[in-house]
Amino acid sequence: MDYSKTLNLPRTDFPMRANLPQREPEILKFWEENDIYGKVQEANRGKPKFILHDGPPYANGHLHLGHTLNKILKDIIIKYHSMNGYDAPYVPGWDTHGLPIEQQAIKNLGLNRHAVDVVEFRNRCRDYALKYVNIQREEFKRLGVRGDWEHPYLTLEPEYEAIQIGVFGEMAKKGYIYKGLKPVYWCTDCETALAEAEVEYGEKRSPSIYVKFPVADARGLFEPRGSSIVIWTTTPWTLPANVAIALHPEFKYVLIQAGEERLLLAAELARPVLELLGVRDYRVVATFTGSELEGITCRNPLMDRDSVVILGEHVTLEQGTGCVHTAPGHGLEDYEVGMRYHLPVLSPLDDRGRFTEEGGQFAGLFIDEANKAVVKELEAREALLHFGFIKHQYPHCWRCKHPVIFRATEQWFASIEGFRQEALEAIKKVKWIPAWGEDRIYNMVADRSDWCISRQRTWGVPIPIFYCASCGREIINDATISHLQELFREHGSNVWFAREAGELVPPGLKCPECGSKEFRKETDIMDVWFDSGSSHAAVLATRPELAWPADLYLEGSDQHRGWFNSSLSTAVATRGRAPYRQVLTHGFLVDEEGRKMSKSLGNGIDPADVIRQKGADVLRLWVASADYRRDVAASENIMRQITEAYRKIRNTCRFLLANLADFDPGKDQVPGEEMLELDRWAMNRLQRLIARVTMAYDDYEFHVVYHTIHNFCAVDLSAVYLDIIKDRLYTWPAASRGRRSAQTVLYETINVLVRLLTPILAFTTEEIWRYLPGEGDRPISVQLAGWPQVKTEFLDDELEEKWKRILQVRDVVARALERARQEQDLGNSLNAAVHLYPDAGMYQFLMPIGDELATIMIVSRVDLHQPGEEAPAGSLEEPELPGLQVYVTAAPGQKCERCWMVSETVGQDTDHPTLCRRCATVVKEMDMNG
RNA sequence: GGGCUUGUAGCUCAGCCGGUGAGAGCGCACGCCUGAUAAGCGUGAGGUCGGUGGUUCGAGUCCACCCAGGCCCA
Repeated sequence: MDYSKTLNLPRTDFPMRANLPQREPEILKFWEENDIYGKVQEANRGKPKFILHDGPPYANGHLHLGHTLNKILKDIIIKYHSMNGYDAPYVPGWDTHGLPIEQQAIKNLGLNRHAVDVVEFRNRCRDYALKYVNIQREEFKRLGVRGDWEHPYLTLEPEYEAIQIGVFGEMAKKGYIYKGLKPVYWCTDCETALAEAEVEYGEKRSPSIYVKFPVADARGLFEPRGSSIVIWTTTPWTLPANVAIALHPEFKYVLIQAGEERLLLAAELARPVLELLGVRDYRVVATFTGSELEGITCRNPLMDRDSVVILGEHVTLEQGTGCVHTAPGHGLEDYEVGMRYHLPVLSPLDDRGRFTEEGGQFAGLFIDEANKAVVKELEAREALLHFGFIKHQYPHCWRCKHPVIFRATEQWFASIEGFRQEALEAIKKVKWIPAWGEDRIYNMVADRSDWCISRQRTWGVPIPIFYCASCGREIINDATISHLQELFREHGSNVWFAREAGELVPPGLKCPECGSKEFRKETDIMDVWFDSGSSHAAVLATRPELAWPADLYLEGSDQHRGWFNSSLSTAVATRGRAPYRQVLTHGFLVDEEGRKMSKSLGNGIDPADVIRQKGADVLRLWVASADYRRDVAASENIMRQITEAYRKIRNTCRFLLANLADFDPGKDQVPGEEMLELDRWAMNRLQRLIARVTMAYDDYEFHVVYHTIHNFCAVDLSAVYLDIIKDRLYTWPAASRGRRSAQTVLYETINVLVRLLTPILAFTTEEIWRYLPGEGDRPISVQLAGWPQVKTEFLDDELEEKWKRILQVRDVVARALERARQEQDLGNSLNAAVHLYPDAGMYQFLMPIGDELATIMIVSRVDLHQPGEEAPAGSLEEPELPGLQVYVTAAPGQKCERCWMVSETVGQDTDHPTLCRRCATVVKEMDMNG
């Protein structure tokens, strides 16, 4: 007879092979067709809100692994909260304006943007952005990210733009918006401002001159007459705009006596410079630190103007004299340092790079001409110490390839100074995770200069300011803003470009200065950081399902400078507080060596490849497995390891399902007090799992979730509990109390696991959900299931301790069995009898366990000897568990054909001569029951 | 160069306020099983806790410096 037919073997259709690349799209379709996002929102209506506000990715290109990390983390948080008591809507967004899209549109059009109609060009930009919104939307969905994908927020939407200019208007009203001068890259050939991304560095031959700035007032440190500070520059034409000389506060500077005159320059550079200048006889007459020299004034050798000595950390000793010619109108660093000293920003050039009247004697000259004229004039005034040429890297226009210049232009600024203290206070009220994020953004806000928000560009939200056509007065007020908001809502910001100023101003507008009714409009657009920085107002404050402020922002740590910062600025300026309660940051992607992912290193991982080969759930498990607060490593190897872990979890779940094939939870569940002790131990472990995992989710520590669950599956379940109860599940009568007791645990366990895993393994848990035993009164999706609660009645410290010790004994036995296998060809542990030689204490501990010991050790027999009995030679004793010696022999008797245990009772039953007594009884019962 | 930050076994992570010989899981090696089977079980080998110096009776855990990374600036 084939007794295996009398066993209750595992049975399930739940596939062992996940085949995620095929299965996931089907599940995706199920979610969409059944509007699971909508159903979850519906189900959670009225619960406390948990608002995670999505930082908008830039709508350009396909997703990379960084997007994947970010969006999956958000999805895990959203799904956890929506299962555990919150209404957690998720409205994804996109950043859709800005230069990169503009550049792509130009490229696609193959056109000069100045040659196309502005509105037409902007439409092309919009089309391009929307194309990538759609592409990325599908890619995000494929990751299993749940959200309101049909109604995302886009920074190009009319409603968004209308609110954004409202934010701008609000800030203007408070006096935070002002117009100032700032140097920008400028191409004199194209007559346009260039963004940083539009300049290319290439070699250029430039004049190299050393120039004396005669000291006017040495603040008593030395005799000014006959003394000069020596500067070096490669752009002579910027000297007319010089207003300062920058020294490094900590460098040593020397005053050199050379003949009649004295020259001041950095000590370390004195020798090479003087050699170059051909000065042979000299001596150092005084030494100063840079900071001692602050405030000394020189004369600009070309213009009737002082040049003051200032300090700057940007000064280096790599080239020049350590005394840096500073023209805030012609250099970014000069500008920054100039701001600190409130220096004037001079830039006496027109759009074509020709000196204006402000340029005095150089008026009318182009830059190259001015270079020569300046050198000549310096020579004439005996201020030129040396003249030569050098080749160096210099920025060039990406389109026309001409060298570009820095030119101060009129720009719009948001005054950070105006609300800096408020912003700093607001930062302190936010919970930053990790905590160091607070220092990071605090220092940035404390140090940052005013925010230049204007761009000389086309694809963006216009700066909504009018100018009086006759007196030039700037006009922005509640009336103009609300009128424009209406127009923007109706037509989008294109209206600004499509219409003349007169058609954009509110009816009856008059210049408050001169009463004129003729206007011009501003042509600059806003920095895209102002777009996304307004999202709290445009999205959180407008959508009924959301709330202001958000509970959480979650982005990479680069956004301390970016979105967290711009959002903070607009929110503090308009509402006096941060738009978020908590800010969580993740690190960046690196390879196994910790190096950043880059094309040149060739160490990148494409999420599309992982999805195609292994499935999105593997990607999701990878995200969960990493401590994302630091940099996150990804590699083929790591993905392979994650796949292994996935398989372990999947197979464990499969085994649970397979042993519940005949279990009806409505009828077969066994109450806790009637369970076997081992089963109560398993329930106890399960409750601890719930507690630990839930706490980890609350703390956003998903790697703890991952490790805890994986360990639970691998150790508590697979290696211990499930292995031990197989005999009971397979060989005991199907409906026996003992078997039902175990099945109750399995049922509880799979129900807990599937829920605990849902935020992470979105697809797999949905699949498991369909295989769960019981009637179909379940929600259609596991995402609608509630979070498992700890059943405190199963928490049992005593049991926990007791079994910890039992399992230690089990470990020692396993080692003894292993040794026996090696030495005696033992084979299956069921062939063994284990002899335990305990001391008195251990005997007291083990004795009550009785026959269960053999079950626990998965051997056919355990003989517990009396304390004091001497263990045979060769017994195993482990130092970690004193008081116990273990000896292994072959189990006496015959192998039962049914349960494979070796027993002396095999053969006693005449009807079933190949069975042990226990199995014979079971089989007879089955016969009786038909 | 500046602000912030990371560095524990091949991989992912634990190691609380400094205190017996540094842990887990996976992977790997070897073995068992063939009634979770493209599964399951067991045993074992792997770490100068980035480096150096210091504080301390005692440091992976505190301090200094250095090295190698990362983000943001310059």
